[in-house]
Parts: sequence; C-alpha cells; structure tokens
Amino acid sequence: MKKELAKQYDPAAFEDRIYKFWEDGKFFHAERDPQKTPYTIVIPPPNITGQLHMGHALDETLQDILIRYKRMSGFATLWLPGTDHAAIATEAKIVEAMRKEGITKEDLGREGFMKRAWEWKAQYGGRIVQQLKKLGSSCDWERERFTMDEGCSEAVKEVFVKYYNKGLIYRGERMVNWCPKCRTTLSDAEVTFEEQAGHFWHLRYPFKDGSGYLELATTRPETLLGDTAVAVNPDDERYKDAVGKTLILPLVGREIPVVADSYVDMEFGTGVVKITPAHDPNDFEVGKRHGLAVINVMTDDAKITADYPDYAGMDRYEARKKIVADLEAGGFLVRVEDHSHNVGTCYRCGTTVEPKVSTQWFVKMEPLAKPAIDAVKKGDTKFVPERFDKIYFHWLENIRDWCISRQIWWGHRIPAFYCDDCGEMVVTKDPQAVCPKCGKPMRQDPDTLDTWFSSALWPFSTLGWPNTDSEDLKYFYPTNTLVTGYDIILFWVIRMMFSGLENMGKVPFDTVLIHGLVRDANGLKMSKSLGNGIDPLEIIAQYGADALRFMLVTGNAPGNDMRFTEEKVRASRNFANKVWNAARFIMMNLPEGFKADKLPENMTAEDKWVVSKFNTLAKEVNQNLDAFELGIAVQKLYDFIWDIYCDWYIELTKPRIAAGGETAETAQTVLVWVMKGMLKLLHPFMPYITEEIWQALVGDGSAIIVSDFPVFDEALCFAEDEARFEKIIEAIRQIRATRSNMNVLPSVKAKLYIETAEPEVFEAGRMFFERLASSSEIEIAASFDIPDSVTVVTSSARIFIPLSDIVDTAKELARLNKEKKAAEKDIDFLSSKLNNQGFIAKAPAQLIEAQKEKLAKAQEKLAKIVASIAALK
RNA sequence: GGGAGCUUAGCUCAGCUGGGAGAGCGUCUGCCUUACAAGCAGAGGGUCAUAGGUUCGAGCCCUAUAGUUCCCACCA
Repeated sequence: MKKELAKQYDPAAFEDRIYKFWEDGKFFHAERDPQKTPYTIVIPPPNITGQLHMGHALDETLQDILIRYKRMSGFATLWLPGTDHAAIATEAKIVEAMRKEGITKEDLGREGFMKRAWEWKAQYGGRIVQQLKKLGSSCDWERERFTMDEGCSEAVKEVFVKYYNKGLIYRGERMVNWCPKCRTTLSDAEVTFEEQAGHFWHLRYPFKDGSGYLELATTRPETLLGDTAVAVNPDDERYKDAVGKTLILPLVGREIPVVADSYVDMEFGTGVVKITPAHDPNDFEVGKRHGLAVINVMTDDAKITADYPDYAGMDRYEARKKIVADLEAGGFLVRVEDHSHNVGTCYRCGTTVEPKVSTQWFVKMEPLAKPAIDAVKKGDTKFVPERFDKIYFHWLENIRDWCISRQIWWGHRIPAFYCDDCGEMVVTKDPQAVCPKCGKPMRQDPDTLDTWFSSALWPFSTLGWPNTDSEDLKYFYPTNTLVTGYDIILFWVIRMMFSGLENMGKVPFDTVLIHGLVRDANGLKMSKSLGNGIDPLEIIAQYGADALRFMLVTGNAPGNDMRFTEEKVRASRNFANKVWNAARFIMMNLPEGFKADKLPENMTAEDKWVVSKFNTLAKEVNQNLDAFELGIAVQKLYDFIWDIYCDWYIELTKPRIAAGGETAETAQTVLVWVMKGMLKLLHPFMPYITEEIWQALVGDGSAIIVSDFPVFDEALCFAEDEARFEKIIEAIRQIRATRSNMNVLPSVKAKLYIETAEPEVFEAGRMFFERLASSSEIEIAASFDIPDSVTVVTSSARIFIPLSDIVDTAKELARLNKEKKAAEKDIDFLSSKLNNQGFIAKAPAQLIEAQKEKLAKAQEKLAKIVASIAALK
C-alpha cells in the first residue's frame, strides 16, 4: 500500500491538492469524441460581482454530481462554466464604489466608466470562479465564457439584428416600469409586488359650470398634477349626465373632460377614476382610447418637474404631503381612509417603481412563445419535477412584450444608429458612422440591453454560435440538463427556450432540473438584509466540501426547499469520517502490494451476501441518478456503506483476517473490491475523499474521477446466498437484543445451542457468533434440551443461551409470551389477508406468494415459541 | 382574483408507477469490543392535518375542509 491514512478525516489536508491533481490531469476538459455520446450542462452563470452563497453551492453541487456520474459512465461530458455581466446589479455596485470616492458616472463619461467597469470585472470576476472550484466543480475551465466576451457579444448583435429584420424587435412608446433609484427601466419580471399600508384620499373635482362636483378616490394624490380626465363607467346611471362635461382640476386649474370607459369598475370606490396617462399603466390605455394628453409631472428621479412651481423639486412623497395639505385647505379633500395595496418595487433596490411613458425597445413575444409552449407540450424539454411546467405555460400563455432596453452603460449597447439630421435609423451589427441617406454623422442608441437578453443565448453562444461551423456547437448542442432554481424559470429558462428554438431550431436542453431554495434553520430565506446567510466557504473550511455537498443533496427531493443546519453538515462530515476509517481499516490489514481486481472464486456466504447487496445498490444508484432523484440515491449509498458494509461486513471479516490463510485473503479481496465499487458510486457526491482514498488504496496512478461507474451485473446476483446469510444476521440481532433487554453485559460470554433444521446455514456463520453475539462456544444440532436458559427464537432457529445465574424464569416466561403475542398478531394479519377472496383474486401472484412465505415463517416461529414456553414450565 | 406546493416520530425531512410506515438529529439503556466516541450494540416514539370516496388493499389516487408557504395578476 502506498501510504497510511490519518486517523481522523481532515478534508482541509487534501481537498485543494486533489483539485489541483484533477486540473493538472485535465480530467475536466471535454474532448469531442465521435465514439461517445455527448452530455452537456451549461452553468447558470453567476453574477460577476457575486459572492458564492448557499444557492450557488446547491446549484453547482447538483450539476457536478450529474457531470461526474455521466463522465464515469462513458459520456463525453462538458460542463461549461462562465459568468454573467449582470447589467444593473453590477453597474449599481460600481456606481456605489465610485460614490464613496466622490465620483459620478457623468464625471467619467461613458468611455471612462466602461474602462473602470472592465477593471472591476478583472478584479472581482475571478473571485466567484475560485469559489466554485472550492466546491469541487469539475467544469471545463478552458471553455470558460463571459456574457460580454467577444463571442457572446457577437451573438447578441446577431440576434438583435435578426429579430429586428424579422419584425420581432420594435421600438415604441410604452408605459414601462421605471426605477427612480437605478434610473432605468425594468422588465415586468423584474418588478416585485409588495403589500404596503397606504391611504385612500377621497377628493372632489368641481364642474366648470358650477353644477357641483364629482367625488373620486386615489391612492396617489400627487399624480393629480398630471390628470387629463376623469372617467366613469358608460353603464353607470349615476354619472350618465356627467359624461362629456368639463371639470376644473384642483390646485392646477386645468380643464379636463369626464369620459366614459368600461375600464372603470362601478362597484369600486365611488365609481369615478381620475385619469393620469403619464403615471399609471391603465390610465395610459384609457388615455389612448380617448385621445387624452400625456402630461409627465415627474423627473427621472421621481421629483416634481419645474412645470409646477409650488411642488417643483420635491420627491413624490414630499409632494404628496404638500398636495394633500393644499387640497384640504382648498376644500377638495373629503376624507381619508386606510387602505393597503400592492405596490411594485424594484427587484434589486426595493424602490417603489414609477410607471413612466417612454420610448423603449421591445421583443414581440407572441410569435416566440408559441414554439416554446409546443416544445414542452411535445416533451422535447421536460421539467423535473413536472409540476413546474404549469408555471412555464401560464407565463408564456399570458406573455406581454419584453422591454429590453436599459438606461445604463454596463452591458451590450443596442446596435441601432440614428441620424439626427434626417431622422433615419439603421439597425446593424457593424458600427454605422454616417447616415446612408444623407451622409451626416450617426449616433448609436445610448441604451444597453437587459442582462437576460445575452443569457438567453447562453446555451449556444458559449458553444461558438453565430459561427454555425463551430465543432463544439455541432457536437454539444442541444445541451442535456439545465439545473436551476424555480425562482429563475421566468427570467431565464423561458427566454433560453424561445431563443434556442428561434435561432437553433432546437430546444436548448432536454431536461430542466429544478431545485428549491436553501433556507436558514428557521425556514427563512437567506438574505443580506436579514444577515442570516451562511457562507459556504466557511462551512467548507470547517467541515470540507464533501460534507457540504453531501448535506445539500441528503433528504431533499427535486423542487423542494430545504433548511440549512450545521447539524446536518456535521452528520455528513461524520459519514465521510466513517468512509475514511473503513478505508483505513482495510489498508491496515492488507499485505504489501495486495491486488484485488476481480472477485475470488471461493467466496463465502457473507462474501456473496455483501457482493449481492452491492450489486443491488449499483442498480439503485444508477436508476435514481437517471431519474434525478439524487436524494434517494445518496440515502441508498449511506445505508449500504454504513450499515451493510461497515457495521456488518467489516465486522464479519475481522475473525477471518485474524484467522489468516485462505479465508483471510478471500475476505481482503472482497473488502477491497466492494470498497472500490462503493467509492466509485460515492464519487459524484463526495469527490474529494473518494479520490484521496482511491489514490492511497489503489496506488496504480489511476484516478477515480475517470474510472468506470459501477452498473448492475446479472452475474453478481446471489439471491439465495443472500437470503441464507440473512438468517445468521437475524439470529445475531436477536441474541444481542435479548441480552441487552436482560441487561447482560457484553463481557459476559455464554455458550450457544443453535437448534435448527438448516444446520449448514448456521455452520457457515459459526465463527461470527463469538465476536458479534458474545458467545464462548457454539453447538449446532437439530434438537436440544437445555433447561434454565434464555431462548431466542428466529424464523429458522431456536437458540438456547444457558445463563442460569441470571435467568429469572418468571421474567423469561413473560418475555416469551410477549413474543408469542407478536407472532400471533403477525399470523392474524397475514392469514386474514390470504383468506380475503378479493385479495386472492386480484393481487399480483408474486405478492400472494410472498405473503404465503411470510405466513409460513411466522407459523414456524410461533411453534418454536410455544415449544419454548412449554419447556420452561 | 387565478395557480402551485406543503401538513408523516420531539425537531428537520425522505417515502419512485397504491401491497405490513423510514432516515438523520434529539431522548433512554448499555459498551473506550486496537477502523472510526465524528464510534458500537440495544430501546422507545407516528389513527401519515380533518372528513368523505374509489379499491381486495390508500401516506400515496379522487372530492371537500382547515392551516401554512410560494408564484402570477394587480381595481383607481
């Protein structure tokens, strides 16, 4: 053997070294191999400004498990990494950093700002990548991409121009969501609604002719400045006469008409609505229908414009107070009620969004949505778990056009050029300096694109598109699995779907594996503002990446949220320690240069038992990984390794190793063979420890990361041997339980008389009773008569333990009677089932057989108990 | 207003196409048995939210109810 393993598992001692070993060995690098089937995952690119958080840790772990599994299963696997420029988020951070230095964007100018932004990217862009490596992510770093690198930018321009020429992108004046703090538009998906306590101000607007007033209610009195009408429902009898009349707008004095529009709900409030087309999306629509003026009363940072000297320069909330006060003073305020309503806020900074009319670029969604819906309906792409396709369909079926222009500098600049002289506009990939019509200079649109515009192209822009000759593109597209959280389906998954279909003619991936959120121990979302986030890097430093990874998949089903607790990480670390020590035990007991490439011919009952169990495990792990049930796969592994392998098999080999000779050698071979297989199965989940042990145990220079993943092997099914050995295990368990119940110390050894009709079965287990069942000597026969002994009854044996000094006949009788009752209950249950005609008629034959067997066993057992009770009396 | 999820042991959660309820942690009892006390061996603990229904058989399928979380829409 190569070297000794440390007594305690210390991941910090080898994780970085192992990662370097993999990188140096280029094991992550994907080669196109026509002999192999490709398996591709593109990473959801983390923000360039980001710090690794638990959400990433989960996302990356799931991907790495799938990639490692497929790599070992013989696929040409590509896990393509990269980062996202995260337009608004990044720009906000840079602006904030500049603010601390007393610099503004305007100070630097566009070019100067961009230079600074790229410097920022160079400085912080690598940080997240280094953090991903800590997790053990086996990404092909040679193919790392960035949404603003040359190729991705080329793809963005290509798509923009293409869409424009197809009429899928248009420029238009629309009501958009405006964040006054970020000073940019937001798409509908970027607006978060929040319930806020507010007020309902009831106002009266007087008729111009002095014939009274109309009473209406508003939640935003400050927008009154921009009112250009008041609307009522055309069917509302109360206001029939008012329609067409003119009102005088309080405080402003503007004359505004009363219009009839079915948008007004007669039941709500007074049935009268003030119409402010410049500051409310619905009002904007009403305004269009009635040809109303759009009067903007606010600046880009949501302050009142200079057009209203009484309020100019006040922000919207300040203005609200003053306007309400003035209304009250003027006798226009009727009353105020409390009213809670939903307010749109910026997903990034939380500022209340201000609806605003402006000229923006949009993607026409309807023609793109249709194929995206069909693709999932047809099953070309499927969601895991399936229920998420409902969210997908709902959004696409009710889709609105996508506002893609942003009023920031960090991002892909819109490739549209304007001639201020003749008004010509050119949309083109190449910079257009002069106007093709009049020859005057042209200027490029100052706006940039929504960050999701480039990430929508990620599955193919990263593979070389728009160069359709790209070998990577041909080989690796469509990708296979997309792994992401449910919170990002609307932002990203949908947009990749229609982009892939539109530009590549194929869906970008066949499966979308959705995971949930990692919450804190109290079930709260981890967030910066709450300060309840847990840093994965600290956890890794303390417990190791393997423990963190293992914890993140344990006990979790696809799509479900999970809670993070350190106890769970500790449990995972303990499991790693268990594996570590099992390996250590084996290596301590192996002769120099020991090889175990294939199973020995002369396997014993317990050897076949463990091999057969392992074979079943291999089948289950493969099946569950294929079904994306990582939580189940990992549970099976845990159970096998801890319970079957460590608690039983290793213990069973100890007397054999002590005995030496042939049986020892066979045991050693099986120990190593199963250990190797089990490490392979565990490798995708715990890559570091498995590689570290592999290197020490195998020591032939091979790497587990590229070893063959174990699969089910018909030749390793030993169902009969397995069942036979279970009888010995059952007996040992029963003896231990009985002794424990009777408070017999393990140090008190006793003779065992095993009465059984299957002596050969127990002969095979003879050497185990001493160590595992505290026995001093064993006799096996078809019949015994041992008075004053404790009687342990199993389905296949009656075992007498002569502990005369501690046996209390009355107690023993009570214990046996309890067992008798249990056995009788068993028999009742089974026989009533078997006596049920419906069951016999309709249940599967296999099940009926199984029940019959169980019944027979139970009856045998009962008979033995009854005999023991009789003997006691 | 529309939709989805969840409700299983004291806690956190698994439970695949319906066939005698599981894990980890915690609790209790014994053990330092030279791989591991980050451990070993035992034990206790659940009318699977409630009420109906389908079925030979329901934690699982159907209906309703309650509680809870989330998503979408956003009526001034």
